[in-house]
Amino acid sequence: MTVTIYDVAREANVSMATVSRVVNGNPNVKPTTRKKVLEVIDRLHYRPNAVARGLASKKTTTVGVIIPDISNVFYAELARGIEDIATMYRYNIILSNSDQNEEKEIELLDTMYGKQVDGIVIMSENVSEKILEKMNHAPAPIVLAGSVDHSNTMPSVNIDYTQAAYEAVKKLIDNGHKRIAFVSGPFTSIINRDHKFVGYKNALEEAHIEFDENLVLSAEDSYDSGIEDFDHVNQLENPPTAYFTGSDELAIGIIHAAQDVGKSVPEDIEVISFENSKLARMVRPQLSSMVLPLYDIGAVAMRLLTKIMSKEKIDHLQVVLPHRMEERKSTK
Amino acid sequence: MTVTIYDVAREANVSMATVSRVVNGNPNVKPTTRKKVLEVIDRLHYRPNAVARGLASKKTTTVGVIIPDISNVFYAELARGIEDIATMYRYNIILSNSDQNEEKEIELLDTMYGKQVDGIVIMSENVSEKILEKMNHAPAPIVLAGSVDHSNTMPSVNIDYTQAAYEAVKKLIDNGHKRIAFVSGPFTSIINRDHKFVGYKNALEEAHIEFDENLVLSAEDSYDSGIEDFDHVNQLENPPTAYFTGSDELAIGIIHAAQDVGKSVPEDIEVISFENSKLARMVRPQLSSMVLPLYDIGAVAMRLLTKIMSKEKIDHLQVVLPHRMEERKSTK
DNA sequence: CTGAAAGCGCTAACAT
DNA sequence: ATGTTAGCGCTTTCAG
Repeated sequence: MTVTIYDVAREANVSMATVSRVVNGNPNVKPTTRKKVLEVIDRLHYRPNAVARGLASKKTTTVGVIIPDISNVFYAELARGIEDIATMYRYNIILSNSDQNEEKEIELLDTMYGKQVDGIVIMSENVSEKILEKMNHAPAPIVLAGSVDHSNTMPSVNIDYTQAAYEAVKKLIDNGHKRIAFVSGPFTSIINRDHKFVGYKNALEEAHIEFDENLVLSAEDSYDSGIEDFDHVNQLENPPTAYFTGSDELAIGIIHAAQDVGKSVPEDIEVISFENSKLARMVRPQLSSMVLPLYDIGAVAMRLLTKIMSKEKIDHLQVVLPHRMEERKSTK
Repeated sequence: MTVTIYDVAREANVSMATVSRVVNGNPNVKPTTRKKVLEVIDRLHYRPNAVARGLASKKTTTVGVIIPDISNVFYAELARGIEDIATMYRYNIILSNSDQNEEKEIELLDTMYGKQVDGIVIMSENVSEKILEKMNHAPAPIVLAGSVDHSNTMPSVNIDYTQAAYEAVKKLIDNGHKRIAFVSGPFTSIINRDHKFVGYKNALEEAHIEFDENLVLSAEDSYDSGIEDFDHVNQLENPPTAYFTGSDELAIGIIHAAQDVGKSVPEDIEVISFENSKLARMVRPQLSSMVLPLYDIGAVAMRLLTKIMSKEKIDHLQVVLPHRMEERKSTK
C-alpha cells in the first residue's frame, strides 16, 4: 500500500541505493538519472520513511525538549526559541512537560532516550544529583536552558542571575530605598535561592543596609501569591517601600494589592520584576523589569546543541548571555 | 555498545521473541522466565529502541501537534491540554509552530507523515481547500482542535462560537447599549468571520439595532491593536459605549486606551472579551469574558484522536463543548 | 509457553 | 556513476 524506496527503484529502473542517493542529495548521481528518479518519486507520491531511516542511520533528526509547563508563558517563550532554531536546522521537537517533578523528568529522559532523540534541551529549576547522574550516562547530548547544575559541568545557557538581581536591587537602593523586599518564587529553585537571592543580599550589603529576613518571601510564582505577599509584608511595623520580585506575575500582584490599600506605584512604592514578559507592558503602571531573555536562551541552547550533535569544537560549553534592565513606570 | 534485545535473549538463554513478549507485557510467558528476563534487562540496563519497534510494528506512539504559535498563551493552553491526555495514553508529542502559514502547515504535515506519527492534532484558523485535500489523503488520522473546516467533515473539537458571541453581545444589549463595537482578530480566521461575527450580527438584529460597519474592526489579535482600535473608533461622532472583543489582549488594550482618555470601565464603557485566559483576572478592572476552554478543547481533541487511532466506534466526530460566560468587573 | 525466521524501509560500506 | 548486500533492533506470524 505505502510506496517504498524499493517501488521507486523498480519503476525507475535503478537500484535502491541510487534512489537513496537522490533523496539524500548525494551529488554522485548523473543528472539524467536523478531527473528520472525524481519524476518517479513525484508520480508515486513517494515519501521517505523517517523511522526506517532512523533505524538504519542511527539519527532521527528529532530532539527532546523537557520543560516544566508549556502553558506558562515563561516556558512557552523558551520553547519557541528552541523550536525556531530546531526548525532552522531541520530538527523536530518532542515536547514534554515535567511539572518540575524529578520523577517525571527521569521518566521523560528515559522515554526520549528510547525514542533515540539526537539530543535534548532541558529546563529544570532544580537539577538533582540523580538527574545529573542520569544525564551523564545519556546516549545523546544534553544542554540545560535557563537552568544551572551545582557541578556546573553540563552544557548550559543562562544569564548571570546574581549580577542581574544585584543590579535591579541596586537601582532601588539608588532611588533612595532602605526597606526593599525580595518577593521570590520557590527557593527549591537553585536560581532563586543561590543566585537572585545572593544578588539581592550583595546589593544590600554593599549599601550597608541591614538584611531583614522578614522582607524575603518565597512562595509560588503567581499573581495571587504576589497579592498575599504584599498583604503580609505590608503589615510589618516598618513595611517595605520597594519590591524586587522574581517574576512579572508576582510584581503585578504586588502592585494591585498595593493599589487596593490606596498606595500608588511608583509614588509610594517602587517595583522591579525579573522577567519582562509581554505582560510587563500590558498592565498599568507598566512594569520596570530585569529582562530574562527566555527566547534567546532557548534559541542559543538549541544552537549549542546542534553544534554538539555535529561534533563541532566548542570553546564555551557554559554560555552566559548578557542581560539588561527595562525601565518603565513602576519605578521612578 | 548499546544493548539490544538480542543481548538480553542470549544472557537469559531465551529467544528474542520471549524477551519481546516480556517487554510488551504479553501474558504468554511463564512467570519464572519472565522473572529471569526481567533480571537480565535490569542488569544490562536494556532499553527498547522505539525506532526499531516503530519500524517493525508500524506504530510510533507519537502524535504530531501543529499549532500557530506556542509562545502565545492562547495556543500554549491548548497544547498543554493535548499533551496531558497524550501522556495519559502514553503518546509523545512532536510539536511544531505553523505561524498560521499555509505553506508551513503543509510542510509540517508532510514531515510528520514522514516521521510516521500515529495521528495529528492541528489548530488552524483557516483550513484551506488545499490543506483539507492533504488531510483527506493522510496516512494517519487527524483531528482539528479549536478550528473549523468549511466542509465540516473532519473530526474536530470546538464550542459553538456563533452562539457564544451572540450571548456576549446580548448581555451588552441587555445592559442597555445600542452602540456596540466588535473588535476582532483577523477575518482570515473562519471562526472570526463566519462565527463570532455572525453571532454579533444576530444579537443586534434580534434587538433591532442597526448594524454599523464602522463599529467592526478586524486586525491583529494584540494589545497594541486594541489600543489603536479604541482610538480609532472613539473618534466617531457617535462612538460605541460597549465593546465585544475577540481576545483578552484586545480587551485590555481597549480598556487602557479608554482610561487614557478619561473614560472609566465599566461606568462609561463596558467590555466583554472572548477568551478568558489567566490574564483576565490580572488586570484592573478584571475582565468579563466569554470562556474559550482551550485546555479542554485540546484535551478532548487528543482523547478523540486516541479513540480514532485505536479504531473505536465514535458517534460524534464533530464535538461541540459547552461554553459559559465569566462576569467580572468590566461589565456592570 | 517458547523459538525460528521473515521482514519493516532504509543507509552505508563495498564492489564494479 | 551505480548496484549489491548487509544489517539497524524489533515485532510477528507460524510451528511446535
